Amino acid sequence: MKSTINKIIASIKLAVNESITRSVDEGAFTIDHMPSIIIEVPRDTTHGEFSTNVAMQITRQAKKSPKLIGEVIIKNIDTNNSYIKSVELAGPGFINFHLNQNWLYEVLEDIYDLRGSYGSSDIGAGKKVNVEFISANPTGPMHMGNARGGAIGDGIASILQCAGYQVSREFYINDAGNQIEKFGQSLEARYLQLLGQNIEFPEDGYKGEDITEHMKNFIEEQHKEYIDEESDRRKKAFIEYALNLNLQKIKEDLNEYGIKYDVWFSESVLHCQNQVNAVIDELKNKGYAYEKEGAVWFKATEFGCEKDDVLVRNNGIPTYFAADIAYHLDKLRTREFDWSINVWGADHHGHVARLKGALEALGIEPDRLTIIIMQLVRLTRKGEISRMSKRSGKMVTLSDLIDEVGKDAARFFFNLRSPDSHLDFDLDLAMEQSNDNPVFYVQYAHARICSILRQLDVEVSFSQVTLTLLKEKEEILLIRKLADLPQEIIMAIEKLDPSKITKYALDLSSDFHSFYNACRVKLEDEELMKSRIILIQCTKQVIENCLGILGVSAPEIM
RNA sequence: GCGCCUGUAGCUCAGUAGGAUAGAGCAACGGCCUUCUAAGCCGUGUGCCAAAGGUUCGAAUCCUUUCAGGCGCACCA
Repeated sequence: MKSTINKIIASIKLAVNESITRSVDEGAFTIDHMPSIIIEVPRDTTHGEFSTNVAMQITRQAKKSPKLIGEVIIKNIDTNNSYIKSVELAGPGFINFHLNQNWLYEVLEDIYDLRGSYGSSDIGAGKKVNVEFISANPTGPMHMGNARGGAIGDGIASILQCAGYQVSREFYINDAGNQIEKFGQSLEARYLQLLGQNIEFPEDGYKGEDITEHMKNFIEEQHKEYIDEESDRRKKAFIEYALNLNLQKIKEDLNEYGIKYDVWFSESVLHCQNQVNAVIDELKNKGYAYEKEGAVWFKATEFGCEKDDVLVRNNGIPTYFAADIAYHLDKLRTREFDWSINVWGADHHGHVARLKGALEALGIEPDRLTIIIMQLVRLTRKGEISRMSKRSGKMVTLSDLIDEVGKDAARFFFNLRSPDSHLDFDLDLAMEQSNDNPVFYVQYAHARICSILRQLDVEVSFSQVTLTLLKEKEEILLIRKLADLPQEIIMAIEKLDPSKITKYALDLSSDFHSFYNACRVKLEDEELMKSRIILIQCTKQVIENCLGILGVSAPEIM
């Protein structure tokens, strides 16, 4: 799966490394240690295809000027049997490499051979990774924050798969605890109100329409037989009824959204199987938990937190925190995932340190857990900020969004920016002018290619083309961009940021559209035409690979 | 008050683990369809990189302080 660009970068690195060694041996300069040689792509193409700043990096330890060091490195570099055409010293001490263009044509061969796996690598070495995302409360429909988390989480999972990780996508169902109790109270109040009783609605209950809707349907289906039932049993029945429906709806919506989970993990199972109590006991036994004022506390301060946290309330009910520790222990110890990645909204970031602390207390290396903190989505409508809260009732749901702008636009849009950036989602723009969405720009490139291929309808095999005919500026730029994908994916993994892929897809599409306007594929000259067919087939493949990662479809006709 | 995230063109954002002249999209203006999809292409300009110090060959990027916005700091999740 080693791609041409990676091979070239590695070979340049090696050549530079050997040259430095040789220079030191002949006494041109001295170094304490070999620096890590970084090969980068200069922004300005007149600076060559690749460059390195290594001469500047070692000025300090060598105590010679960057220019002098650079000259020696260039003198001693062995460029035989490589793609390197020439090497030059430029600017403050950059060493620039100009390559024979032949390597670009090999890139096309890579894509042609590797197809869907072009861009993949094996750096993940089969490590087991659990990616948990969305995990929306099943007390109501999913909101825009869940939508963003879904796009980011699924994207991260896909990138990791490309890099050879063994990925499991997981949804944690919070079907236990306080908010479920609130959910039950809210349902009960609406039920009784619907049946004419003058009941006060819980102050911090769920005020959404969906709660009333559930109870309306429930009354129609089950009549009014719960009116005289004891409250606890009644709430239990309501919760079971509504939770199932909500969960079903969540699954349907996510299916529409193009997200497939491997595991739906239920919080209540942790309680039933006594895992929550077990983890609390373990913390107690290890001396990291203590009792105070009738509650059980975790000594989070011993792990760098500002204060300790409650594991068991003084009413004997464990907190969400305790369950979360048990859950992550289940992932990392019981189920033996090498790495656990969670995507959380910024409103949960305060929870990160203490969870990692708890894992450390239990003897789990905290670095095995990575939390991606995603900044919140802010909705604007006609310039006004509309708050989104499940309890306030009025909100835009994921399924509204899919209905209005479509899954492709939504998923692309949410991965247009890095998780770190605050996202203003302009509803008017998204819902009224969805044609402005950049996703169409990429899809259109794909559809255009499909259209050309459909009309030409020529079978071309690699052996019958002369790729060196592809030498127009736009052709070279396009191939150069195609060559970048493997590096882009590695970058996306290092940052755990799928938006890198989105941006790459936009850049690639732009290079394709430029090519399209400058060069025709359908030509009298059959040789050139066949070469260009290969070029656009490769472009089509790479667009598909990118859109596949993002969970966006690649239509053949638009 | 403390912690995390953010501050780059009129707007929305990139800026590749410190590099060469700071980039895109939108918006504005001008061009390009008798030939493969004009949801496209080509061209025109815009910056006290929030502010001030510091680190070094070199800073939008790293450190310190200040300012502004978002989010946290529950026996809620």
